[in-house]
Amino acid sequence: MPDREAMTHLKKPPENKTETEKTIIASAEKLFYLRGKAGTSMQDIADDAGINRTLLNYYFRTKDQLFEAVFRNALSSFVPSLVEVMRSDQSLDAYVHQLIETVITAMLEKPQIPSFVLHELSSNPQRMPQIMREMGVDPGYAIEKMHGEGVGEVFLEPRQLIINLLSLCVFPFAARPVIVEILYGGDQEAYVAAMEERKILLPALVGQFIGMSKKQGNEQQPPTP
Amino acid sequence: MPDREAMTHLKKPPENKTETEKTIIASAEKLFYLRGKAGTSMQDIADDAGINRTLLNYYFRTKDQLFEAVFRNALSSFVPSLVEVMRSDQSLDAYVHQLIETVITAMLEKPQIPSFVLHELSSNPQRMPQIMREMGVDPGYAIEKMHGEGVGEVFLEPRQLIINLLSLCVFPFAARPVIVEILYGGDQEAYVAAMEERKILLPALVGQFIGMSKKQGNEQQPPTP
DNA sequence: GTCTATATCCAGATAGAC
DNA sequence: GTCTATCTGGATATAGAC
Repeated sequence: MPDREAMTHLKKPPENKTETEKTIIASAEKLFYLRGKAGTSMQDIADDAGINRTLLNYYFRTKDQLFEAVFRNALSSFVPSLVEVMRSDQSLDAYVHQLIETVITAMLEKPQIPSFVLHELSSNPQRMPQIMREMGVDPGYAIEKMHGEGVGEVFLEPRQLIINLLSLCVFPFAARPVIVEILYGGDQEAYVAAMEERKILLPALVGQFIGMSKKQGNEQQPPTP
Repeated sequence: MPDREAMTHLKKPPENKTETEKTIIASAEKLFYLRGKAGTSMQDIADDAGINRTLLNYYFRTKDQLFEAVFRNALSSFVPSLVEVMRSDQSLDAYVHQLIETVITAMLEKPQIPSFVLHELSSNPQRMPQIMREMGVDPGYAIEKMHGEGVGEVFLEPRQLIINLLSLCVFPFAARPVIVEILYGGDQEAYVAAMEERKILLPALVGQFIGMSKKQGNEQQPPTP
């Protein structure tokens, strides 16, 4: 039984994965995303991957460790790019624009991630702080950047602005099955097209309610009276 | 073994529930909301309710039926009021305003419902159409009402408008643990206050990006100067 | 209605042969 | 690395006594 404990770290040193290992991860992702950790058995995953169940234990020792690998992987598929956007010192307009683009693009590739992550974090909120620290998320920076941006005549508190941004970007994916069914009559393609459209739609909306970045001293562009 | 099959219907004829039954439902809700159906065992529920495990089977026969009761109950705690708002023939402004108020108020009472419902529906999307029909949800009506509302220079497609509305109202609750932790440093009260604030914040925002109801020709009502 | 006892099954995990 | 066989625990569910 080889020593695989070294893989528990976040940094993936070389890409040491065997084919079997990748097959397992792929099936595990698919099923965990869909039914959650508790709703998926090791047998389910093995069957889906077409391999023997004990191989999962051979490669990942326990279900917990396999899940952890998938979960971390899910987060790292979009958190790092988010962090990068947050750290860049562009104007608020550019920032918002790029954040929307980044998030929607990431979600379109793996649309099941939002509801998966939200569910697993809701059942396990105490894990959040540590994970965020590991991923290098620093909300303070984004909050500072947005401090006191105007919204029409009112002023939008920075955290409310962030909540709005994330809501508009992420929720349509978290609620994908509902939206596809109710609003698009089950037409997946129409749904995807609508999400694509939001990449250009949202910056316009958000731009409107942050009052077109007064702070940056751009040309005043009032929300069309 | 008494005949309890009659309770499987949606209409709750009289309130026939015994005390034990209500205790069970309360614990089941708490745990299902938190950890989902697959993540909760009958034993967990019995322990939380402080009663014998076999009583759950006596009252609800199977875990599936107990879950179904909780799930339907969760939906009916906010869907009917939503349907009512949707069916009323008020102006678009009033409609939006009331929808926001209704949804946020409902969510504040049971903040775990969004992530619970989203997760259970994501694992079981094929159940959606039937449920929606049973609940009397008719998206066509809302879409029609919003047809082609202007958004500044652009025009906002009705479904996009609905998506935005729901995103802004529901997502902050679906992502509650994340938001509480990251944006409010774990301070639950601050979070709740922020959600309350959104009841008056959102109508202003949304009002702005639907161009203040051109169609209804109401008196212009700027968002509190 | 509520309990004890029990039946059945499946999950996760490991040992050991190949 | 991959398989078979096996252990252990926990889960749902029911029978039957009180």
